[in-house]
Amino acid sequence: MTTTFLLIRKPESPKTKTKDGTPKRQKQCNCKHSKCLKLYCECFASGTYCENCNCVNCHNNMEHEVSRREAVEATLERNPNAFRPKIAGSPQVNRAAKEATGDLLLLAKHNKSCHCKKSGCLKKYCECFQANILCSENCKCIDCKNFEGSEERKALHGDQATNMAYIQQAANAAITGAVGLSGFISPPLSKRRKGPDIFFGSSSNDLSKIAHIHPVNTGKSPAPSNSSSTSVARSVNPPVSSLSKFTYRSLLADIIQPHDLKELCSNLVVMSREVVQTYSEQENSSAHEATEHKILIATPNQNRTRTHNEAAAENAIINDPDCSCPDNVDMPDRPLSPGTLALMCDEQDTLFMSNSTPNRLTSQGGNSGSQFHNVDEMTEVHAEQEKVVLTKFRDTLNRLIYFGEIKERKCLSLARGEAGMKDAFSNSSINGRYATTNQPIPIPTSNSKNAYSVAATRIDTSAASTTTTTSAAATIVSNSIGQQLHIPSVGRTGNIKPKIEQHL
DNA sequence: GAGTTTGAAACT
DNA sequence: CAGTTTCAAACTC
Repeated sequence: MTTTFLLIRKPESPKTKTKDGTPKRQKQCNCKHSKCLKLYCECFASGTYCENCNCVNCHNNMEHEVSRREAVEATLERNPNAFRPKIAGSPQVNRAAKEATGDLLLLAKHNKSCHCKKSGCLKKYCECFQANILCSENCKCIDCKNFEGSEERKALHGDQATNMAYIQQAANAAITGAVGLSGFISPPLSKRRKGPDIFFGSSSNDLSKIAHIHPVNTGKSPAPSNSSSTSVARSVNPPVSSLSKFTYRSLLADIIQPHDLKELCSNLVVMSREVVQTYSEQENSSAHEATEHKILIATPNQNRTRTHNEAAAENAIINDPDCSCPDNVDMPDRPLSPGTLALMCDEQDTLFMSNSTPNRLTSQGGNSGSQFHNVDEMTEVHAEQEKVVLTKFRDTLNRLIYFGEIKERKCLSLARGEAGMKDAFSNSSINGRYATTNQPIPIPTSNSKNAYSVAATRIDTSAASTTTTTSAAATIVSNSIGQQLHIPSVGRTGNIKPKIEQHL
């Protein structure tokens, strides 16, 4: 079973802080009858062991790993997505802080939906409300008041909170890394709000569009002026009108196109093959010399061109907590169970193994047969392949993060009405921005983390900066990925090269 | 802190 | 898939 087991940090509640404000680890569950082995249990649902909880007869711990594992499998059997975050793109951390400031996150996507009947979706019984998001057309709630324009919701949060929500969302979108290919798909056109496109990708600079980000009245409830009819008990969610809710789009949604991903994958495969090719040629050369000397011993490890610095760099990557876990902001504080970790790794294993097994190395490398004579050589090639692919993939991700941040800035500047920044980012195209603005734009270079500190923090760039310098294979492929993704490559001088093609 | 309400999860 | 039961969190007093 290769089920991916995505884990989320348990939603924090005010209980996560003690009275004196000292951060407390996490909320403890109080389960009594479920043995903490059902989704009723927040700990179990979040994929973490119970720790310092107040539960009774708890089996969600290492001592009961077997039964726990069975429970996980049973749960996944019922619902393969049971352990996936219910709220995509919604940072469930620091809720208390967000509540304090009222900056709700309204645009994140609820992977499921709520079915509230009595709470009006304005109490924490409602999963949407608890996650700081608006109810969606997927919800089956009755008498929902958790929609944009709701007087009741405004009474709770105030209008200012609504505006702040978008600012926060703009900032959050890049940080959460919600690359919009899977989770944040725009609703079908038939359900979409009519009118000019908003926020991303619009050519308009009119700041008034900020006010349209959340169209008033989503159809879930009549406008306040029609409040007389709201007293009539509504059935399940009325059909969403054309003025449906704004649906979150990733800041990167327009940067990454599906074919870009295909091309990226293709290029990674090509790179991988070229590594094999390079080593094969080296091997042939060595073998030829060996033949001349009538030595039929396979080339030893000394033939490896890998330098000490390369190894150190690799270790740095491996050991770098930020690098090894770029999404650690969403990882539970608690130790993950072996089963959980295993499930998390299944997908990765599958991906890597499918493309990097020795058999594939030889069969796909264009040099079938026995160009590698011993296990050490295979290991070297394997490692080199992995290094090249991961390095380039990391570079690509860094660029994506960087451009997400640029977009984020644009959104923030629009939200704040900063005329200067608005002019700087008047063109929705990233390329256009570079071409038209005189504003200093932080340029990411391999040695300047501060230019895009978030990206550098999440994916270490310095560690790998030495990895491509001595690797022939890496050199071969060093030019391909950024162009394939249509992301301006960044030169050593810090200048951003013109983009070949744009998709905005 | 006890009791009630609520809605998700589990079950039928 | 709909209805019912179980469960634990949220809420009220």
